[in-house]
Amino acid sequence: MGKDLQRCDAFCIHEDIVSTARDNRLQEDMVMELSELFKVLGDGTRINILRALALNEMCVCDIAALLCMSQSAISHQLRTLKNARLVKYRREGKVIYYSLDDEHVERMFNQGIEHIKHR
Amino acid sequence: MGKDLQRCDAFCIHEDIVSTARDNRLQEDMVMELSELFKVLGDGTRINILRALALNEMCVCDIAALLCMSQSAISHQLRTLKNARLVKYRREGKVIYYSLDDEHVERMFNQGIEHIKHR
DNA sequence: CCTTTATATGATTATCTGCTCATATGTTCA
DNA sequence: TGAACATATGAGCAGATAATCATATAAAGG
Repeated sequence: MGKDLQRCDAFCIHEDIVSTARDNRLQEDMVMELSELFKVLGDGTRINILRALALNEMCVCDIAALLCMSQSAISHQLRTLKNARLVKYRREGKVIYYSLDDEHVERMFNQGIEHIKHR
Repeated sequence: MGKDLQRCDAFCIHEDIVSTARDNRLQEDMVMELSELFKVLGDGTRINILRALALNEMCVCDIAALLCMSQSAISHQLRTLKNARLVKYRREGKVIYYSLDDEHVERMFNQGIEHIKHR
């Protein structure tokens, strides 16, 4: 209770299972935020960026050079990562250095790699 | 060495940083698989399904009833989850029961939730 | 067999995403 | 100030994605 998750009249076989599942659903906004987070991680370019930043802070043009991509493309992706609070930055003159903003990213990567190897 | 990651002639500022980042890049197919995995997790419907299956195995129409969605939509999503080896199934007569196929999913969820709360 | 029930699948469509291109912003230095 | 440089941003487009709808498969029971 407390969560105002709507019921619906669809047919189901196991009332009890559905009922306990309903009582244990994540709050909708948490589901939203989780899916947003994983969506951000679900892109090869952003994975490469995060992996690189896990080693060293880097400026935009270095990342572009590393990944053989345009400055603009990298900048757009960094904004996405910044909005998801996965990276932070500091300015030093003309150059802006990006780095990881979170200790959980690497753990999620490792879990992901474990999952892949497990198959 | 060993990895045939192409170089490119783009300008960069810090040769050494780029060089070490290049030496430590994930293999391309690992990046692909990782991004595929996170992409699958990056959808609210699939998150809800996985969360529900973390409690009990469930049949398709129960999941549809729980999430107030069409049987077809759930079935499509379950195929996606199955292809990513995140769920498995067993048949019992006409009914097909789905369950989690992996112990890493819940850990990734927890890391994700930690990240969100951390902000 | 034929019907019913549970699930899967293919085609379609509206929305979202990630890049490119052009341009804007902001900093340094002459 | 103005040129050069590093980065950010907006518009636009091609490809991906998640739902719907109609239909197919597959098991159970009469």
